[in-house]
Amino acid sequence: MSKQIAINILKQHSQRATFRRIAVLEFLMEQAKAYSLTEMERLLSINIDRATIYRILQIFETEGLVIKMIDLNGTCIYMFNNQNHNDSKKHPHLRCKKCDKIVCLPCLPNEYMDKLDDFEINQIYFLMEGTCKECLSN
Amino acid sequence: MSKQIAINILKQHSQRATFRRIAVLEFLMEQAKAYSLTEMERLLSINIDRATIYRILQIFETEGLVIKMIDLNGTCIYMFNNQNHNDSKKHPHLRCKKCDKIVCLPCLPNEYMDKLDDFEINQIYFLMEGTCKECLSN
DNA sequence: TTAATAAATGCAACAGTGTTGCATAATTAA
DNA sequence: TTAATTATGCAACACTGTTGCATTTATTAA
Repeated sequence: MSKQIAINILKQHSQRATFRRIAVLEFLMEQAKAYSLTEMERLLSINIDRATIYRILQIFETEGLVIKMIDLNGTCIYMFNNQNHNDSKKHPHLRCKKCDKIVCLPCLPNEYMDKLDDFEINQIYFLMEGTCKECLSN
Repeated sequence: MSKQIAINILKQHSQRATFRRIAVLEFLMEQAKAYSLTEMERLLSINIDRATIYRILQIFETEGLVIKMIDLNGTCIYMFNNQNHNDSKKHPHLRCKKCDKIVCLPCLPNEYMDKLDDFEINQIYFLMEGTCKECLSN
């Protein structure tokens, strides 16, 4: 049961397992998609305020539970950071504009890393948006 | 004289060379940096409204004179698209958070392009933010 | 050069997202 | 169960993007 998994994750991170935090975490764990505050407020089946989602996601981001990205409209979107997702090595993402699905791309080759050494990088952000195969065929 | 160059560019693109358009284009041509609407409103030495800059940049983007990106705050930033800048082949950019300087990175390797074929990409957006060598040494 | 036409601009207003303070509700610890 | 702590909802605000409309500016025709 994914609800119990969500509770355990919160406990492991020394965070209170409240009704709303469980709901948000469970929602994001369900699929490899990224959502904005507004989308979550609409899609979550519980009553929850935008400010609450905002603060919950801030905590989740600090704890490394979610990855925050910015879509091409400039809106913040959040994705669950599961074990398969290689967060330690930064990499680009593809996002389907229709179904919100996120696909990870390989890490960057060395010719990039050399250039990056010139910078003191504090944030790397790569996002491509398009339409995925499944959505194209529908 | 860069003002005359700006006028010529506007004429080549069949756009009216108004006082404000010349100023905006000249400003962006001066350096390889990217600015937001608000920054331009502040930094331009002329009186100009945010809405006007907004509409001017819309035209410039359509004409391929500027490249629009989104910084890590979700704010749109605009950079002059000069001849050296290989716009036909999409590539990532590095931006210095202190001096706003933009550095182009190489085009993406084939292993990326293969994955991209699965998507019908309508927008590619890569941006990294950090601090450049010069700013680090100051 | 001037008048008529077309387009650009400023102002004001609004929408959407991010963000915060504060009173209240929920959770935890004693 | 009660006291202390924390989470939440509500309201408000800041900032950016965006648009309508009246006015100014630039272009075209005479």
